[in-house]
Amino acid sequence: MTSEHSARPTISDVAAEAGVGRSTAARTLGGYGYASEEVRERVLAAAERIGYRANALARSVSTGVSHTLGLIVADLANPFFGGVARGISDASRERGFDTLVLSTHEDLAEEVAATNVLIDKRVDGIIVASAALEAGAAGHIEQARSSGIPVVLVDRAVPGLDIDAVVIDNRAAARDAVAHLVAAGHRRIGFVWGPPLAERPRRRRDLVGVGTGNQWTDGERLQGYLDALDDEGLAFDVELVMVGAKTEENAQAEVARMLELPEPPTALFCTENDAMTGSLRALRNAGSRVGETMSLIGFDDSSWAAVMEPPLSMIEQPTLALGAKAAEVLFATIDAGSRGGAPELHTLETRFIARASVAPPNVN
Amino acid sequence: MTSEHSARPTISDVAAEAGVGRSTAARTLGGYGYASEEVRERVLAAAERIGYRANALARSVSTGVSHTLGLIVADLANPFFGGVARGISDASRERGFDTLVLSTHEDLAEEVAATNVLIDKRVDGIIVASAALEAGAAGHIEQARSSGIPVVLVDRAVPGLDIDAVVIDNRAAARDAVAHLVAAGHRRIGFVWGPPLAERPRRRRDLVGVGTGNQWTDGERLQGYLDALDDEGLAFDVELVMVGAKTEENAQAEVARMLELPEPPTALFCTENDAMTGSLRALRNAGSRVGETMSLIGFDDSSWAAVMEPPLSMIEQPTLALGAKAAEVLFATIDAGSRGGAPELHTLETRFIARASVAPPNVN
DNA sequence: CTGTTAGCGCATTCAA
DNA sequence: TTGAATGCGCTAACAG
Repeated sequence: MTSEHSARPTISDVAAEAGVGRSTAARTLGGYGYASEEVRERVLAAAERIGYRANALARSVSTGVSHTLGLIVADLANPFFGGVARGISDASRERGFDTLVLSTHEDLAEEVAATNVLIDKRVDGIIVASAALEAGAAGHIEQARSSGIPVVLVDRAVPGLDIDAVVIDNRAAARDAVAHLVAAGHRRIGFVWGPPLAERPRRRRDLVGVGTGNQWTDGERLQGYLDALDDEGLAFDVELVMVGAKTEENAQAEVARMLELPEPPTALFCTENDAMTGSLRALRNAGSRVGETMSLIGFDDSSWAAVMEPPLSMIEQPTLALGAKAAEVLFATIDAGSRGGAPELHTLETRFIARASVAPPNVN
Repeated sequence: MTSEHSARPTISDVAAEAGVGRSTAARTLGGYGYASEEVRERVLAAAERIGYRANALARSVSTGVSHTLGLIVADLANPFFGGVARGISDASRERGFDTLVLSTHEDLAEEVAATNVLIDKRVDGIIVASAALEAGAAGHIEQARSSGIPVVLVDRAVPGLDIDAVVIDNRAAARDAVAHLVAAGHRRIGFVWGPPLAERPRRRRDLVGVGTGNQWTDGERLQGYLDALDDEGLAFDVELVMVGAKTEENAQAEVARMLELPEPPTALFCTENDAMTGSLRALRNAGSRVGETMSLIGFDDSSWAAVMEPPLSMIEQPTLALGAKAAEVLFATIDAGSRGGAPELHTLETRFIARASVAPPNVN
């Protein structure tokens, strides 16, 4: 463990090179404490000369601050999380913070492990889109906080967990979207994708609680769908709700099934992009024409949605803004010294983008 | 700076709690050196009891290993980089490494800053999709290496820089795609998007060198386009190459322009998704029908491309694999002790997905 | 097997 | 203003 030839120069090296004491060098290099102008210049020159770069790790051990944030999401390859990550990254970089990003593949055990990694690496704050459905499953989050690490939830608030969260109102967004369909004259509206239902519910009552009481985005969107039916006095039909695996294939299969119903839906509300593409495949196979025999609304606008024929009506989520806001809230907590009043739920606005995929039901 | 009440327990605390010396506790907790079974259990129990978690930062200062990788990309919100990041993240997590991700917005100055941050935080390796066009502009990368940090390039190899790189063969992929169009009978093929050309080239010679000698993806794709024309003995027409800003709007404008030509293109090769959506907008406005009056091939397959009407032929990039491979190469270098033979260029396969957007030119 | 003693690189107090 | 001395939490030779 002797210093190797390619060893990076330390403060001691700079001090020697400049002919001053370690602490003096440390002070000017660290930007704290006093130092005469002359000495300062000498030290800076020496540092430059030997290519000195402060060891941020050693500094962190000493100060207790790492200038690093932790981000835990299900999947970085998902454009939604990519946007959130970018928003966080941009906002934190302005404050000289960097971000350690961990993917959990929607697995709670991996999320717990990720949290421990971040605690071990002494990040100054954590932003997490948790897979925990209830406070009881969020012990790792409580643990991080009790370790003194501020935490902010993003995208998904965990019910019962008193922590700041930055989300969108999935329920309201879904309700509005479905209301749009109803306003266009639709009475039978299919719900594609949603909280994983192992088997087909027998009646509406079976759905109560699925999305209630938690902010799990799927559940919220289902509740919004139900809200809209209630608002408009429409009957709920279990046959119009997708069940089973959340895959594009199953979405396609479920929509195909709905199209075979005695009274098929005249419109579909898709809660994710894969639900939308699966639906489109089923519609194409069945010869159903979007915007004519079938109206469509999807979630998460994409540049592709606008160039579809016809263009698809979509709900746009402010991904960058979600990340930026989460970072802002986190920094506020950090600045406040690990405590800043009662936890708040910050709700960002979604935007409904009306395009030609919604039309009056085709009665032929 | 006295230890606060919520101070996290250290090895000393565990040692005290277990009634053993610090080093003994350290050895069992750190998983190195000897310790009797009895003592080991006592220490582990004590650690568990007081909620001890090792300070990874302190450990890193001591060992010189941070178990952290650095990733530098232009934009995490770009699904391509999101996929690469996910691939790296998954591969490195298996080895107990985490990833610090920095976005540079395609700005070289930001990239230099990002590199310095990673050097300062003592990452064990860096993977970068550099914005540097030549070795001369990659001093920061050389600096990282001379600091003893292994570096692997991903997506873009920097010409003249002797460093391992993991890329796809953009030139060959583009050539193949254009060859497909030629095989279908097309003679006038538009090139949408590409290396930023300030003004319209007057003749083909003006394009020589634009993509040659560097692996800048745009340039490579343009060269592949030219290769295909040569292979097939087709004439090059400057009017069929897009110029100006790389935005969806400009792509739309440029395609609109091409459609007004005396001899408009019968097919378009789009090098990015925004180029494709811009093209589609222009085609729709002009009443041109994809797969009939206009054939199309794009880059970066998406689930959307398959559900377009007609489905679009696309070149698929193995984003996850690019990341995984880059991590693999990086770890090999790390394991080899910062040196492992001559730098290699690892080229991953792209896949051409033939769909209905390519058809024989419509002669009407 | 165990504890003592040094470091790692930087921050910070305090006397000079 | 400066430098010596100590500490942060951990690793790691080294004796016992």
